[in-house]
Amino acid sequence: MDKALLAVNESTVAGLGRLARFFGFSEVMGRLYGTLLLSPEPLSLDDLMERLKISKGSVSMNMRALERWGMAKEVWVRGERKKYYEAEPDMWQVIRSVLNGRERREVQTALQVLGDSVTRLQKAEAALNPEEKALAAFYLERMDDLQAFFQVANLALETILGSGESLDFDAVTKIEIG
Amino acid sequence: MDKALLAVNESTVAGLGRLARFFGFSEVMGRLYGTLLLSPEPLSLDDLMERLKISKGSVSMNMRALERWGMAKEVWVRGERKKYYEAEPDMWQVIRSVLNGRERREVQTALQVLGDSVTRLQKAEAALNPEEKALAAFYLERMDDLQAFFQVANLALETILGSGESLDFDAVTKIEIG
DNA sequence: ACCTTCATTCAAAACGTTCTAAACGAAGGG
DNA sequence: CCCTTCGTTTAGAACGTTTTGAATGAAGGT
Repeated sequence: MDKALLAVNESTVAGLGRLARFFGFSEVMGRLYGTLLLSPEPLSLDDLMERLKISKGSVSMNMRALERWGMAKEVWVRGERKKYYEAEPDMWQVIRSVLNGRERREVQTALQVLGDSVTRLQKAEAALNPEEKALAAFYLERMDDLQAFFQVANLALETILGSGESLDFDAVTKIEIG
Repeated sequence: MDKALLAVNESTVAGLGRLARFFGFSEVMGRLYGTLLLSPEPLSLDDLMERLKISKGSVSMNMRALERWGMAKEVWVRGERKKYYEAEPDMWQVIRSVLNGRERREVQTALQVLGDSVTRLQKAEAALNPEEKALAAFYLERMDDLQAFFQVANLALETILGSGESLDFDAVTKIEIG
């Protein structure tokens, strides 16, 4: 195959591997995704194993993970009985899927814990000596700050998750803060 | 000390440790940050070592990391010759600092690599056979998608980084996408 | 019904990361 | 000028994570 095509393929796969790490996934997941993204045809486990030079077991497990995160899906190829995969090409779809499955939960539980802490402090206040009261007040300030932070995060998440199919460039140039 | 205060402290420290992991930092960094955030007074390395039950070496290294990320700063306590630290309490300041130091670079290089790939493909196109030409065209589509994605990411980053001192809750309720 | 072809699972190994404890270095006080 | 008190650095240990290779399981074709 042409040298330029190979070079582009390699750097893209490497870059997506890097990006995957960055998002807390394994690098292999990113490389698998990249390989699929740059293939006009769906690829089998054996194809992927050969291209990335990794074991079949690893391909199998990482592809299942990619599937769970909505980054790739199985695809039926007529006449073949192997499993074939293709990448979800819509990046925003991928982002939404990941945010929905991870960040969302994370923010919700954080807000829950913070709310509980505030309640706890307020209930305990009466029984505290002056020094402790001062500390409790200080804690409450910090809890408020943290709550404000997570509420913003929550709002941003909801906004992205609630956005329709195409969150393309033109649409997002209209983001306003303040 | 009061039970409620201890419980709140513990769950907050644990939660921030969790959050730190989530953002790709070590859990200890998050716990150190949380401990400082919930202390009205600056704390010394020995204080932190004792409270978190970790070695002094670990405290030292992790505190330097926190400093580099702008999450904590050294503070002089008159009469003492120990080093004292306090947490940066403005969460948005912390976020900006981290985004500026990591995500920014990441997005820039990604855009750089993608641009190079596009150029490379365009230059090579003439020398390709029909089959390769089709693949090159396919690659160019994918590169465009990826570029669009990273350009949005870049814009979002610039918006956050460019926002003034206080990016508080009221201000951000005005985020609009689309 | 058997044989072949795949995919999945799992235990062991390889790997990277992070902690600790000890050695080292710096700095101030007596 | 030594002694004490801190902080940093580093080599080794402990830990968790990921990969592999082999065993297992499932499913189609003959």
